[in-house]
Amino acid sequence: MRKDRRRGPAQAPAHAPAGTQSRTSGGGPGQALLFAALGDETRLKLIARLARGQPQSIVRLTRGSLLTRQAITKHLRVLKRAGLVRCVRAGRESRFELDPRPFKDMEEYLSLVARAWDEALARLKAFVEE
Amino acid sequence: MRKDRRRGPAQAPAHAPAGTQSRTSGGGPGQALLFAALGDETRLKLIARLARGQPQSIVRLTRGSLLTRQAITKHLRVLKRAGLVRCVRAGRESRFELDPRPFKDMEEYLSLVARAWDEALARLKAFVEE
DNA sequence: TTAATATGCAACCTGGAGGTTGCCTGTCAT
DNA sequence: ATGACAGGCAACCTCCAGGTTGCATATTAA
Repeated sequence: MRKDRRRGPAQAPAHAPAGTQSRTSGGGPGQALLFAALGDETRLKLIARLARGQPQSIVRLTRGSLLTRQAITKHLRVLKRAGLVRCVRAGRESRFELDPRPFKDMEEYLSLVARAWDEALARLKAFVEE
Repeated sequence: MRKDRRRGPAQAPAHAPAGTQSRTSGGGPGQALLFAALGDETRLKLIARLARGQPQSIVRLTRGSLLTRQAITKHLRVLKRAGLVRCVRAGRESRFELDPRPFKDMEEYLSLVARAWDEALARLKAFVEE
């Protein structure tokens, strides 16, 4: 019978009312992809490993991982599609290296959320006290 | 035939060699859960909405969302299990409010990764130049 | 007391994420 | 030229994240 569901004004905004979406840096839809890419243990370990500096080949990254080379490959692909990682072929092997920029974006995003919260809290407090 | 797979020293560390794991704040395994919780558009929107301050009830959060109340409920549950959100019952409705702490944790984690990268880069550069 | 509201719970469906295996193609070293 | 090594592709499998519907249960307002 579909009792629940939306009941607000017509639908969702759907046309982005200019300024509502608090997009960090053109991010918005992309942010979820970024966070999702980090939402996996294996991928986090890969990131940690790549953060140590030297660009690493796939087999290298596979070593000590319990998983198959192909599994690691897929994870790397996810990281690449999210832009967290770059890849350059060198002869027969393709080396992956980390791209620090999206990390700063995420940092900024998180900071914005936290700040919004703090401000809202302060606003509320002020409103109550006076 | 299983040609690939691990070949490194026995297995993965498996006993945490004390100091290798760069855990931000006891995080390590939990971090993935946190990021995963933010790795979904719907959840990000919920977070954005909750960051505006007032604790909101489920139906309230459902309004204007295209999705069903139960869907939203599940998302909220995910956010709660990740610790990004708290919930308190008030009469017949249960209000959700954001918990800023894990956000700062993630921020710190990201900052660590970025810093590690920068340092590694600097180290490499110094090594090359001199 | 009764109807409307706000949730909770459970069963069910579906697509895609995470893994694996097998096979094929470039590259490097002999 | 011929293996060994590093990767890419594709088919396939399993499981669970997202969603839905239906029904049951508190709480509130009349």
